[in-house]
Amino acid sequence: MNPNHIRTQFLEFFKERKHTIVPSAPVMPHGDPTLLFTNAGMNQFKDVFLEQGSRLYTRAVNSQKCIRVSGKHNDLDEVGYSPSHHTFFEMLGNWSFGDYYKREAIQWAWQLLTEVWGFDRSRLYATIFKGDDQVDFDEEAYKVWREVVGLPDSHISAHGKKDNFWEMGEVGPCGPCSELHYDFGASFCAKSIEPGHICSINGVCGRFIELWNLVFIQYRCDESGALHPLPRKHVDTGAGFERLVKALEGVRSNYDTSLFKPLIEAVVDISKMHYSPGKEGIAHRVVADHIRMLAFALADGVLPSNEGRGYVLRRVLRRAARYGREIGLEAPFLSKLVEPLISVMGEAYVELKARRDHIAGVIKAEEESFGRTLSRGLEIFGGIVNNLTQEKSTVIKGDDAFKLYDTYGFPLDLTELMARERGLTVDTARFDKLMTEQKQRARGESRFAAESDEFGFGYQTEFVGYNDWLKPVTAKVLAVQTCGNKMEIVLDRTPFYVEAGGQVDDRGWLEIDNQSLQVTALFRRGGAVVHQIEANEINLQPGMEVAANIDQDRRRQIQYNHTATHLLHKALRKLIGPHCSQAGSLVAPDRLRFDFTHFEKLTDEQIKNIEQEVNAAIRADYPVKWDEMPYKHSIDIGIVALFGEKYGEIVRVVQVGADDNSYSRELCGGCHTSSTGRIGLFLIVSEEAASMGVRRIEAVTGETALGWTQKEHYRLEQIQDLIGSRGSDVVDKLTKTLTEKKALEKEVEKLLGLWAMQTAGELLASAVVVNNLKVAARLFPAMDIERLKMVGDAIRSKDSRAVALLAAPNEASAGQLCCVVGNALIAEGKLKAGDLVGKAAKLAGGGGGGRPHIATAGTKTPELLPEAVKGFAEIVKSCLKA
RNA sequence: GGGGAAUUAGCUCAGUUGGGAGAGCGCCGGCUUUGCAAGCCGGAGGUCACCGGUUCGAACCCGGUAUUCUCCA
Repeated sequence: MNPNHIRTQFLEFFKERKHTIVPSAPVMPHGDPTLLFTNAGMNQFKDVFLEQGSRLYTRAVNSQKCIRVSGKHNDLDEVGYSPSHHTFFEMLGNWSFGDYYKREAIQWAWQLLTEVWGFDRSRLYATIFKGDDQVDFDEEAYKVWREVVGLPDSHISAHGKKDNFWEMGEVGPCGPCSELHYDFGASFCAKSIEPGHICSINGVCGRFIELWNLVFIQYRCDESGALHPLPRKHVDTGAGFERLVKALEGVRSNYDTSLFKPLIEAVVDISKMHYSPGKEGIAHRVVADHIRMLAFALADGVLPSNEGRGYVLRRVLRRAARYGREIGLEAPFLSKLVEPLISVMGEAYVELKARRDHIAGVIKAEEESFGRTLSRGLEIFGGIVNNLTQEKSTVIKGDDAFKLYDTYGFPLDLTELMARERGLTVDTARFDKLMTEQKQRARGESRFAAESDEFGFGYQTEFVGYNDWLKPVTAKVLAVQTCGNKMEIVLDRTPFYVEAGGQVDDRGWLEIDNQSLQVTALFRRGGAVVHQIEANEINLQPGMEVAANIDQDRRRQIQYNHTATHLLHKALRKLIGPHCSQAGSLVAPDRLRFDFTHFEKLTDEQIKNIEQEVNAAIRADYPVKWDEMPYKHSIDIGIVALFGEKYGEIVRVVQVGADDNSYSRELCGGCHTSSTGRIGLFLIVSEEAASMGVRRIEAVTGETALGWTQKEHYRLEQIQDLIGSRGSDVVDKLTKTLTEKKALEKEVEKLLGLWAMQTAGELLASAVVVNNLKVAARLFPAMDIERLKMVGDAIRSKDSRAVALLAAPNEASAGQLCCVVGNALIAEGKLKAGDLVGKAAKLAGGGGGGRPHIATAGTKTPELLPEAVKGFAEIVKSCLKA
């Protein structure tokens, strides 16, 4: 059975029952810092269950892309070994928000399974909540199973909180749940050889598998653990798609389904290694699983990085690469699996198709980077082994193994493998201890950061700043909180924009009681906006009125930059290509920054063309307007949504240009100017790589752009004046000047060389002969230490039995000395320039040292330099005696 | 958020108590050689990531910043 067909059947079944088909939220959740990845179908409806948000519909159905690799649900180590754990999976769900309840939910699930998909009724089992001291036995669900569905008692079982009670967290919505289990048959039991084993529902032998979980949300749990009935009851259901396909196709493992088979076959094809469902196939399965997670995460805009989501992505990629090595895949190979994946999933998830080049490109680059990490690790491993052979030890220290892992990312299992190949062992006990310490450190240090503020949640603030920002806005205080010398205020309406979509916060002030108070920070808490001010004994109570004003000039600049960002986005897609999609954006008053997916550096020509395109759109003076419309409608009329961005049902569309022939249309919640002409001027000031496969453009507009060109022009004039090229070509003139400078420097070097040779000759001629060697010393007029060294080198090259001290004051009020010793004298071992210069410098009140053949020293009392020169011969003599 | 590292020529990197900025590869030129990833000689190419401090003197020591790698959360 085609998985795409199964998915469609699910969605259509509930659509026929008045459910709205909701697209999957991206795997990268927005606005939920507690979550690295979307890990359950309910994530995108969380606000509804928390009574903080609402939807236009009360019935929904979706297939949600989920990733589980970290946090509470960490199955990463199971993947490949177990037939059913995945880093990426799809969760089918139907939802009731205060609409239908247990009866319909149970009935429909049963109908779909038995009537549409033809599951054998005799192999389906239901579980219900058996009740405890707080909550009663779920009589209601039992009755539906027993009387409406007609399931015999032998197929209904009651279980405790662990299996049949669902909670969002310690505090919050919760309720009993009822599950549907499927009997795969006795042959699926993995424990049949164990004496006395009986297969059971919720058992671990693999025979009975939960197919569908129906959650009935009817309580709210408060801080004390007490449950309160909810005014609106909800239904939240979840059916793991991969399992369902497995059951429908009647195969033993998720990897045998048509969701994974093409991927496994592709791995076989690339590696030329046969696949086996047993141990030998672990690597195939790991690779087939991980490529799904990688591709979907990349498609939704996650990028490899060294922290957060990006780091998880990187780790999964490396795990895949490592298992690939076990079946002989060393060169970058993962990117070759992107196309096979698209042929399985591309139909249901068009983002894979749309960003196929980006996905494959980033994967390939990351694999190459991992290759570099490994080879660096190999080098360091080699060094460690060398030391061991010298120490005649056969145990690699835990500290070394840990450093390899912790600092250089070299996996422990690889260290162990390579150690075994060389007859060595690894002190893993010590490694584990260091690892535990590292974990404790990280946990201990992060405790303080976890503090979160709940103030503001539950209130609603209307944002009126799209239109009402040129005059004070009268607003009612909904809530006030004092913390230290600051006050936090929630208003019912506000002109203040809180950072979102890259556009930064507004600044401004609140007028309270005839005082103007600067707003120092803004926070979004659910649907509320919290305004923070410096409080000085203000009497402020809920219900009072204040006037809110934003800094208009600053906002105006922000609006120019935001509209210009849209023009830039449009210009990129038009001139560079439709693959340029937004990967990040900053809209500040003084500049804008735009990240977009593109693989190579833009040429100067391309940048020039983009600037021209944007400025042409500015001069065209297009009107800018915005409208609200249902999300679906916006997609129907062809407005580009950003992948990886989550939108509500009602979206704002910002349009540049007239209705019948618009220049650009984007989904955007930000603030814009009323016509493009006001932007005035647009200039790109830099273009650089932001990360792998992503370029970053920074640009300025309006006054800032004008100031920028004026400054640049002024600087050019300064340069022209400096090099005397007003009216002629600066570049020609400068090129000529630099060439001349180079020639002159060469000439000076040559002359200095001659001078050094000549000076060296004079010094040697006037040298004192002591014990068959020549001693020379001289005080030079002020000069650079480099020149003293030149003379020293000349002496060494002329006479290998000479020793000399050269001293000179420099421009600063200091002096320096240089001592050289000829090679023959060094060979005899009696004289070292480092020692000599130290003693000589001491006479001049300084210190120094260096190598045997040449050494330097300095002093802060240059007037004593003559003493050092005078005493040098004596120093040499005393050194010879020693 | 917390640890550990790295940053030196176009590339890969060395530079050991602080005392002359180097190697290999690549590039340019010459010679040699009837071909191949050949040989010899010569040359260009550096704000030692950035900012501050200690010192007579810093690629090196100390503090800070940026970027990258890496582990933990």
